[in-house]
Amino acid sequence: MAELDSPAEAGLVAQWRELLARHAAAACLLDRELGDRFGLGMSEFEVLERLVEGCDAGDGHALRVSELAPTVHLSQSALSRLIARLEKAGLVTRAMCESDRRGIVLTLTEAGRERYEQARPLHREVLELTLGGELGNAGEVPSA
Amino acid sequence: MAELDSPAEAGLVAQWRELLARHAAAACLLDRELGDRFGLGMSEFEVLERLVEGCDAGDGHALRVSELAPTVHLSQSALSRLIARLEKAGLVTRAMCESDRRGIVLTLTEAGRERYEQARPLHREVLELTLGGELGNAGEVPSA
DNA sequence: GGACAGTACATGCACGTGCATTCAATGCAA
DNA sequence: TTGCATTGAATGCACGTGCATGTACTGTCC
Repeated sequence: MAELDSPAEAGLVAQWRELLARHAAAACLLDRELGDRFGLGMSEFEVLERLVEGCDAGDGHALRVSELAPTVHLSQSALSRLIARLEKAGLVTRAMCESDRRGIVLTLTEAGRERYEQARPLHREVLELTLGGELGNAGEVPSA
Repeated sequence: MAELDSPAEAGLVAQWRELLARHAAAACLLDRELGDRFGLGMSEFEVLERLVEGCDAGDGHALRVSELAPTVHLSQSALSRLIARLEKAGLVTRAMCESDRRGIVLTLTEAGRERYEQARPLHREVLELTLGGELGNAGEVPSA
C-alpha cells in the first residue's frame, strides 16, 4: 500500500535532507554565537551585511527597505520588526525616503558598521566550520 | 578600514547564501502547501516520514522519541510539543516504553499513515519545484 | 538499602515569525 | 480637482521555537 519513491524522488529527498542538516547546523550555531557575543541574530547580521555592501557600492547610498526585502528571506513584517530592533540598538537609522514618502531609507550608523566588522570573522568561522566539508557531503568542491 | 573576504571566505558566503535561498524557498512553500491542504507543518511531515520508515523497517517497531530527536533538526522541547500536536490530531500514539519507563515510544496510527501517504506527493512535488535546478545553481546534477 | 549524578521527556516563559489588517502616500483616471 | 486601486511599511494576533527548569526514572557508588 505504501508506494515507493522513484529514484529521482529519492534523490530529491536525499538532497533535501542534506540541505536541512546543513542549514540547521549553520543557522543554529550562527544564531547562538552571534547572539552570545554580539547580540545579533543570524538575520540581523545578514541585514547589516547587505547595508554594508549597499553603502560600499555608492558610498553614502542608503538602502530602501523594499530593496532589502527580496535579499533576506523574511516576511515583510518580520523585516520591519528586525529593522526596528536594529534601530533601537543604534545600529541603523530609519529615515523617510524623499522621492517616495511611503518608503523608508536605512543608513548604517558607525556603531552598526563596527558591530558588523567585529562579528564578521565569527560569522565566517562558523560557515567554515559547518559548510566546510563534513556531514558526508560527497563531491563538494570547497573552492568552486 | 573594511577588510575584504579572502576568496575562500567569499566562496563560503556564496555557498551559504544559495543554501539560505533554497532552504527558504522550499521550507516556505512546504509549510504553506502542507499546512493548507493537510494541516501539517514541514517538521510534522518530517516526523511522520521517520515514523513510517521506522515502522516499515521492523513492522510493528515503534520509535522512541530519543531516537527520533537526532534526525529532525528541532530542540527537544519543540519535538515534544510537535509530538503532542500529532497525538492530539490522532496521527500518532504516545506510550510508555517498557524497558525504560522514562522513555516514550511513538506509534503511527492508521490516520497518521494515511495522512502521510496523502501528503507525500505534494511534498515531493514541492521539492522538485524548489530544488529541481533553478535559482542559478550551476553544476547541479539532478540525478546525482 | 540510601544518596546522587545522569537521562528522558514535559512545561513556563520570552521571543521571533507569518498572516491579516491598517494607515499613509502614490499614480491614474474621470 | 475628486475618487479609487496600488504600493510601502507598521501593527495586532496566534503560533512554533529555544532556553531554562521541573519531574520522573535509571544506573552507580557507598
